[in-house]
Amino acid sequence: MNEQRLRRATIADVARVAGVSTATVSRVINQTAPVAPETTARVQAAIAALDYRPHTAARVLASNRTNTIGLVFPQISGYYFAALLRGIAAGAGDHGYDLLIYSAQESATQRTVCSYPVGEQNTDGLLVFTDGLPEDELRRLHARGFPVVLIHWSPPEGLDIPSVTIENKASAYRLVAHLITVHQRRRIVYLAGPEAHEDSHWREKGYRQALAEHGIPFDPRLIASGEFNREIAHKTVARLCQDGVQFDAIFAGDDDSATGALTALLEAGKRVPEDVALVGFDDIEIARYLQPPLTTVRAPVERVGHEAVQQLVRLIRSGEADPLTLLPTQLIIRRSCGCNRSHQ
Amino acid sequence: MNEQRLRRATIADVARVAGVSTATVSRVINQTAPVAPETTARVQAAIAALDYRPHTAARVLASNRTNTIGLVFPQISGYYFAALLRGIAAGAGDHGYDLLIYSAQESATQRTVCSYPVGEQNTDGLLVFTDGLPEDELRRLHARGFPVVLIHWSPPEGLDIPSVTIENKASAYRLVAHLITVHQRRRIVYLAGPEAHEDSHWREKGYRQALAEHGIPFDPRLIASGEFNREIAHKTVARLCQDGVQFDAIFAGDDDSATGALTALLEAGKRVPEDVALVGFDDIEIARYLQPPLTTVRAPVERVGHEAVQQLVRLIRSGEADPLTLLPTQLIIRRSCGCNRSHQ
DNA sequence: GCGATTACAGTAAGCGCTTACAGTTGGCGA
DNA sequence: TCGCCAACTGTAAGCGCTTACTGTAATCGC
Repeated sequence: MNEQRLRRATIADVARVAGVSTATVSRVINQTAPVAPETTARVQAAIAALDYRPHTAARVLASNRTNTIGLVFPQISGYYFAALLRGIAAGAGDHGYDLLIYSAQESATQRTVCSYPVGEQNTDGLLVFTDGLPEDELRRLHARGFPVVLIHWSPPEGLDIPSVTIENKASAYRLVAHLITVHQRRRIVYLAGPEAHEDSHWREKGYRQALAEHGIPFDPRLIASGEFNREIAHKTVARLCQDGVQFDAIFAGDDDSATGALTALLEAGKRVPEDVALVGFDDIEIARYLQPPLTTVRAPVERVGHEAVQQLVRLIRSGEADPLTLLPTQLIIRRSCGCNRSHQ
Repeated sequence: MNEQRLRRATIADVARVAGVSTATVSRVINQTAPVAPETTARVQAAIAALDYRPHTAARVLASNRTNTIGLVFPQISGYYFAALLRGIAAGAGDHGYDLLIYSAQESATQRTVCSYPVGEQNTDGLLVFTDGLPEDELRRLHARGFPVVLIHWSPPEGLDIPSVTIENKASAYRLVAHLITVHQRRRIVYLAGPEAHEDSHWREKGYRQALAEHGIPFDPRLIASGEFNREIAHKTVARLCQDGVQFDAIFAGDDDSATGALTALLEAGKRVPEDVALVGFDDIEIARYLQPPLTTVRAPVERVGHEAVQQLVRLIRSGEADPLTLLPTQLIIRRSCGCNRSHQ
C-alpha cells in the first residue's frame, strides 16, 4: 500500500478534539438523539478540522444496515441500459442508497466462497434485470427473506418476488391492431427477441391477440428471429425476402431489430411503408431519424428503473411491495407504418 | 425490517460446526496460511451446510481493504456510457473488485457529513469520468494519497493524477486532413462540444493544426456549438445554413452531433457529401446506418474503461501508474466524407 | 414544592471478521 | 538422540462505529 497515505481520523479523534464522547459525535452525525446546539457546533467544527469521514464498513457492521442496493445485470449493452441505470441511480440517490453494480459477464474470475459478489453480504436489497441471476440463487435469497425486485422479468414458479416491467402485451396489441385496421395489413411478420427475454413473449402474445381479434389466421412462417439485434434482424429479413415469403408488414420486437429490418428491406428493393410497413418497440433515440421515421412504442425506461428502486426500498423498509408494477407505454406514430405520408 | 429474515451464519457458527477455531475458518476462506486438507474439507463442508457468506463489512473493517472501486460520473447517458461501463465492469471483475457507482446527478439529497457518498470511506480507489468531481475534492483525495484515475480528463494544474483517454488531437487531425487532401474541402465547420468536455478541446486543436499545416486560414465563424448533442447540433447547423455561411464540410465533434447536422443539412436541401462533406467522431453503432454512412473515428471506448481499471489497480497495489495513457483510434472511412461513392 | 418528564451526555458492549502471537506436533539432519 | 524448523491450529486483540443502558440537570404540571 501507499505509505504516504495518512491515517484517517476516526470518531474517537473527533470526540477528543470536540471534548465529548464518541456517542455524542455519532448522535450529531446521525441525528438519532437530541444534542445541544453548542455541542453540535463543537463537534461539527472538529469534523471539519479533521476532515473526518465516517468509515462505511464500521457503520455497516455496527448498525447492520449497508445502505446499499445491488444491481445485477446479465450484460451491459444497448440503449436500454443507460436509461434504466439513470432511473435506478436517481432512485437510489433519492432514498440515500449507494449503488453496487454487478454484471454477470465479469464472472471470469471465480470467487472462492461466494458465488455472487453481490447479495446479502453487502447490500440491503437487490435489483435483478432479466435473467441476471439463476433460479436457484433467487430461491436461496427468497428463502432467506432477502429483498429482491425483478426488472423486466417475472419470478419463477412459486416465488412471490415483486417485479417491475412495462405493458408489453397491450402495447404490442395496439401496434399490430394499428397495422391491421388503419393500414389494412394482414401478413405481418413478428421479429421475436431472445428466448430468455420475457418481453418478447409478451409482445408476441399481444401480436397474436391482435391477429385473432381481427380474424387473421396465425401463420408460424411469419414468426422470425430478430433477437433484439440489428445484425441478426438484418440477416433474417434478408432471408425472408430471398425465400419469397409474402408479407406486407413487419412488427420488430424492438427498435434495434427494426433498424436491421429496415436496411434489409431497402436492400431487397422494398419500399417502406408502401410495400412493407414497419413498426418497432422502445423508441430508441435514433428511431425518429430513420428514413422513414419509425413508428414504435415508447417505453418509460427510466421510470422503470426509478419505480423498481421505489419498490425495493419499500420492501426493505416495510417488508411489502406491489407484486407486479406495469408501466404504461405510449404509441409513437411516425411514418414507417404508413401514417403521415409526405409533408402532412 | 423483515422478521422472517433468518439470522445469518457467522464465521463462529462455521467454526463450531467444523470443530475448529474461527482463525482456521478464515484461513481456509482466504488461503492465507496452510491448513491441513482434512481440516479444509471439514470447514468447507460446514460452510456449505450453513450456507455461510462472509460479511463484507466485517471483513473490510478487520482487513482495512474494501475490495471495491468507485466510479464517479457526471451523468449517465449517451452511447459512451454503456461501452465504458462494460470495460470497467470487466476490468474490475478481472481483478476481483466490486464496483460502486455514483452519478453526480443523484445528489438531490444532501448527505449530512460527507459530501460525496463515494470516496476513501468505502472504496480502495476511484475512477472519475470527465468533470465528475470538483477540483477541491480531487485535491483533497490527492493530498491524502488516495488512488484516483481520471478518464477522458486531465488533472487540474499541479496534481499528478494518472489519466486515461484517447488520441483526440491526432485523430481529429487525420480526419480533417483527409477532408482537405482527399476531398479538397477548405471551408470546414467544427461543431464543438461542451466547454467542460476536454475531448472537444483536443479535437479542435487537431482541426486547427490540420488547417494550419495545409495553409488554410482559420475562420472563427466556422466554429459552432454542437455540444455533443443531436438536437443542439441540428439547430446550430440549421442556423448556419439560414445565415448563408459558406462551408463545404462539417467536422462534428462527435457522432451524436453529426446525426443532428446530417438531418439539418438534408432539410436545408444540401446534398451530403456532394455539397457538404460530413465527418463525426466516436463511431457509435448507428453511424454506419446513416444515409450516407458516416465517416468517423472509432474510439476504443471499452478499452478505455478496461485500461483505466488496470491503472487504478496498479496504483492501489503498487502506488504507481502511468501518468497518461493515450489509446489509439481508428479512422473509419465511409461515404459521408465523399469516399466510396455509389457501389464501389 | 415535589415527583415525573425531558433534554443531554457518557460508558461500554458488541457487530463479524482478520491477524499477530503463541503454542503443539512431527520430520529431518547431524 | 537432540535441536530446529515447517506445518498446522488456537487465542485474543482489535478494526471504527452504533446503541442500550445509565446518569445528571433542568423543566413542568399541579
